[in-house]
Order: sequence, then structure tokens, then C-alpha cells
Amino acid sequence: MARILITSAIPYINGIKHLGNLVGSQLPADLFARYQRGRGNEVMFLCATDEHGTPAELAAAKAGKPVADYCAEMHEVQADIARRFGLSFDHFGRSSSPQNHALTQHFAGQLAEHGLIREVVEQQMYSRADGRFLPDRYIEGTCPNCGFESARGDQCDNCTKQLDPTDLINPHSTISGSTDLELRETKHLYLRQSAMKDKLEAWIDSKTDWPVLTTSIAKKWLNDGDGLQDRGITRDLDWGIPVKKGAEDWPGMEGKVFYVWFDAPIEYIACAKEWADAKGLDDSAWQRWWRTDKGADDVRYVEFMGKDNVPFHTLGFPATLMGSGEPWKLVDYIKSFNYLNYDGGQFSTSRGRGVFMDQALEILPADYWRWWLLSHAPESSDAEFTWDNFQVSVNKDLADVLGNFVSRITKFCRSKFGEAVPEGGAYGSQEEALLADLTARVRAYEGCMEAMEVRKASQELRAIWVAGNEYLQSAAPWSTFKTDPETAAMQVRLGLNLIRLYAVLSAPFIPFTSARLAEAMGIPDLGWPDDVAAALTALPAGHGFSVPDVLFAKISDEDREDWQSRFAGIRS
RNA sequence: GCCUCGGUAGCUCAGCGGUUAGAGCUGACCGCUCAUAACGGUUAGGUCGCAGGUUCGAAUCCUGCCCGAGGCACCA
Repeated sequence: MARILITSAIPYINGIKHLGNLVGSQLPADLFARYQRGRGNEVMFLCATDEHGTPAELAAAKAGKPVADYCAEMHEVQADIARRFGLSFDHFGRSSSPQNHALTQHFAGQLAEHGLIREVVEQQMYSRADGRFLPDRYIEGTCPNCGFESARGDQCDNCTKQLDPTDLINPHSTISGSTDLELRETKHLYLRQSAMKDKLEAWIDSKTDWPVLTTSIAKKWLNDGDGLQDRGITRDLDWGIPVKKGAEDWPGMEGKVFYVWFDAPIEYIACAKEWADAKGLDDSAWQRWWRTDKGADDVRYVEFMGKDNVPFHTLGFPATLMGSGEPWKLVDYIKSFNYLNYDGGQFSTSRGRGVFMDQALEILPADYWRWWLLSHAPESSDAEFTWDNFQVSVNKDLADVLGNFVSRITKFCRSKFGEAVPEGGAYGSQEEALLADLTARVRAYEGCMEAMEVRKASQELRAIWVAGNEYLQSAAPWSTFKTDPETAAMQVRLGLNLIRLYAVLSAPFIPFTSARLAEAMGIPDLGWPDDVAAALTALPAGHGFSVPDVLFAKISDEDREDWQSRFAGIRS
């Protein structure tokens, strides 16, 4: 039995995520986790909320709540939505957990001990009105190069020139609008990534099976300009993990916290400890997933993320793990995704444009979204959500091909043989051909799922559903029944078994529907069909079943038009 | 500006050096009538972004250009 460790990029705490965020990491990670569990492998699937940083502090202030309370509430909101989408995390943790505090401080201490931390005194913009240091992007002013009035402190959006906040004319805080800014001296810790450049590069070079999208970004950072640069890992903020050297205080760093991108990936590990603690297990339970000296040497670790997250997962986080000098498990495969756009543009939280996870579940069950999103996952390039496409895909694939198949076979059986699997008859050439076809298709489906080729896997699954309709059409039990009821019984028995097979195979994509099918067929045990022919005899003659309600109601034109205008957002 | 990825039928995509460029959806036609007016079959539809080049042969390799997206280091 293989052991698979799976992490999804951890969603930021600030607000409810949209469908693009969902399909970019959590949903495909869930697909993979469910598939691997279905195959009988041991899976640890981890995700969490990413709770630190300036945006969390600002969102909390806007909501008029203490940051800790705000994050606790938003964590529950996100956890609830994730549950309702069927995201099957073994644990959904928090980067603000005590476990992550301790582990992040531990890593910083280890890195310092190995001479990989240096202290840097630097000048940074401070806003007296806001009472905080401002990240470059929170400062706007007039561009000295082109005169654009809303240039940001790091770059002018108009002429694209790279800027320093001190370059700006009439700089002001984008938080308060205050112009009362000054340069202040502050001390920060830098992770000496430059010292680990060769080690990181050798490691990246060994990953020959990774997508180009992933390795090219890493190599750019490694080799561009002067090569890999050191990275600041602390900030002057109130909310975060206090800077400490392991359990010891860090002289001169009082009142400072670790930078969110330093502690967020460490939460992948801390999350496993949260899981163990919540279950009352000791440290060996989570260490066997993360420490190669404590049982993790046979673990395959796969990370899922959007392409914007790649640098931190290919360089920053591995640098932290390698630099610790301890035998932590490094990622084996990174599956990265492009972006999902919404109807000709980007999803936009501020404009209310596009569908957000909570809204999606208000209008349709999770499986509709899961199916569409996964079968249109932005793997090779950016993808686009349109209501037309959504309506047509869902109606055709789910309602017509799968839903109607289940309906026609169960209802036919009920009317001719009753609500139990009929007995009698033996396979003929049509059935043998179907078994051969299905066996080949199931093996192809497994191949796609192992390779995490999400779209192709969805196409294979759909083809497996279609094979059922083709069989019914050619076998025509409604016609056979008139002259040869025994053969019709065999055909129907096979059809009912196909439903069970579909429940098993479809579970990674549409888990809620699979569960309904399994219940209707009266078979709670959904073992993976390693032997397809055998799997199609799992429901024996005489086994009772029930006719399920309509699996997928079709989306009407009225619904589509209604939703299209409802989620269009404010035109600008 | 630099780097990377993408631009293939009306739509969503596959193919990435070798027979007449494929699939699903949409359209047209036929069949079936068990079923959510569902299903099955047939068929139509493309100078493979543009211009050059390499090759016996290019959607597939190279060069340039156009269009879209991302990255370019402290925004998560």
C-alpha cells in the first residue's frame, strides 16, 4: 500500500474564495486524494487557512474586530464551505495555530544555528497615521517617470517601471490616505537563500518530470541577474508568529513577527501535528509523514497550487527545510494550475464579479460545480467560465449521460422485474465486448488519475458512462424482454451493476452523487474495480435496490440568464 | 523591457516530425421508445495566429512578428 501526502495551497483568510481559487488547488487536490484512497492507498490530505500578514489585519480592522477573532470566524466560514464542497481534508488547520508557532520558531532557530540567517538594518516607510510600516504596495504616489498619479511603491502600473517608495512624488498611504510618511530604521532577518543556491538548483534539476510551468519559474529565480537573492522573513506587524530562535528570545527582534510566506508553508507540517493532537495521537503519528528518519522515506508528497505560488514552493520552502539540517520530507511532485477567468475577464472580489464558493452552493449542489470545474481545469493554459458552457456541459454530461442512464435502467427493472436484481441468462458476445471495452477504459482512467491529468481523466470517466448507454441501446432489454425474458434479466442485471461501477469510479469527481448511488444500490462497500468483470457481478441476483430520485436536474435557460446577470458585478 | 506558457473546427480542448488533422458539445439527418423531450448512429464543419526557414515530409523543429496569460523577488 502506497503512502501519499497531499497538500493544497492554503487559502488566505481574508474573505470567501471564488471558483478560480477552488479549481486552482483545493479541488484537484481533493480529486487526487479521493482517488488514492479509493485505490486503497494511505493518504494524508492537508490544508489550512493562511492567517497572517497585512491584509488580515486590515480586514479585521474594517470588520471592527480583533484580528484573532476575525481569523477564527473566517476560518470556521471557510471550513464549513470546504466541507460542503466535499473537500476531504484529513485536517483543515490554521497557520496561526500554536503548533505552527512552535514549528516556525524551531525552523528559524535551526536556520540560525546553521548560519543561514543574517540580520539586516534597513529603512522602510512608516505611516504615523496608520501606526504601521507600509509594504511597498500600500504606498501610492505620482510616478517620477511618466507622471501617472496612482503609481504604487513597487511599480508604476502605467509605465511598468520598477520603483522604490522613496521615488514617488507626493506619496501617501493607500490605507488611510495619509501623507504623513517617514523613513524609519528597522531590523529584519534574512534567509540566506543565496548560500543554498547550488543545492536548490541540483534538487530542481533532478525533477525532470515536473511541468515546465513549474521548473521554468524556479530556474528564472535561481539564475536571473545575480542569482537567487536572500529573502526577508520578518515583518513589523502585531499579528503573526513572534520572532524567536526556537524557544529562546531573539535579542533585537522584540515585537516583530515572521513574514507570512515564511510561516505559511511550514503550516503544511504543523497541520499534520494539529491533526495528530486533535486525535490524541503522539508525535510519531505525524512524523511518519514528514520525517524521513521517522518513517516518511516511502511517502510520495504531492503539492497542488496556482502558478503564482510556484516560487515559494520550489525555492523558499525547500530552502527552509534543507537549511534546517534535519531530514524533512521534500516535495516529490508539484501540480500547478493556470487561472480560471470569468466570462471574458477576471473574477473580482471588490466588484462582486464572478461566483464565489458560498454563492455557488446557494444555487446548485457541489457536484455540479466539481464536475464542471474539474473537467475544465486550467491545466495547459488559462480557462474561462461561461454560463452557456456550464449549462450545456452539466446538462449533457451529468443529467443526460449519467443521470438518465441510472434512471432508465432502474425504472425499467422496477417495471418489469421489481426492485431487486433479476436472475437468469448468461453473457453473450455483446457483454464480452462491453467488458473488454470497459476494462481498457478503466485502465486508461487510472492512468490519467495517477498522472493528475484532470481534464483527460474527466473525459475518460465520461466515456465510461457513455459506454453504458451504448450497451443499453444495442442490447435493448425492452425489446428482448418480449421474446426472451431470461436474456433481458441478464442485461438488466449488468446494467444495475454498471451503476454500482459508476458510483465507485465517479466518487473522486462527484462524491455526493456517488454516495446516493451507492445507497440506492444498497452496497456500502465500494471497492476499486481492479477486475472489471468481477466488479460487474458485485450485485447478485435477488439483491434489493431502490430507484433514486433524479440525480441531476437540468439547468434551464431562465436559471442561466438569471445567474448570468446576478453575478455580472458592477460594470466599470 | 526581459523570461515562460498558450493561440488547432461555431464552443471547450487533444494531437507536438510521418498515411486523407482528432474528441466532446452545438447544427443537420436517421434509428430507438426503457429513460430527466433523455439514448444510439450517420454527417456537416478547419489555408492548425501571421510571415519566412530547416526537412523527402511540419499543426508538430528554428527565426521574426501579432494576440492572450503569468513571472520578474518581499502583495499575499
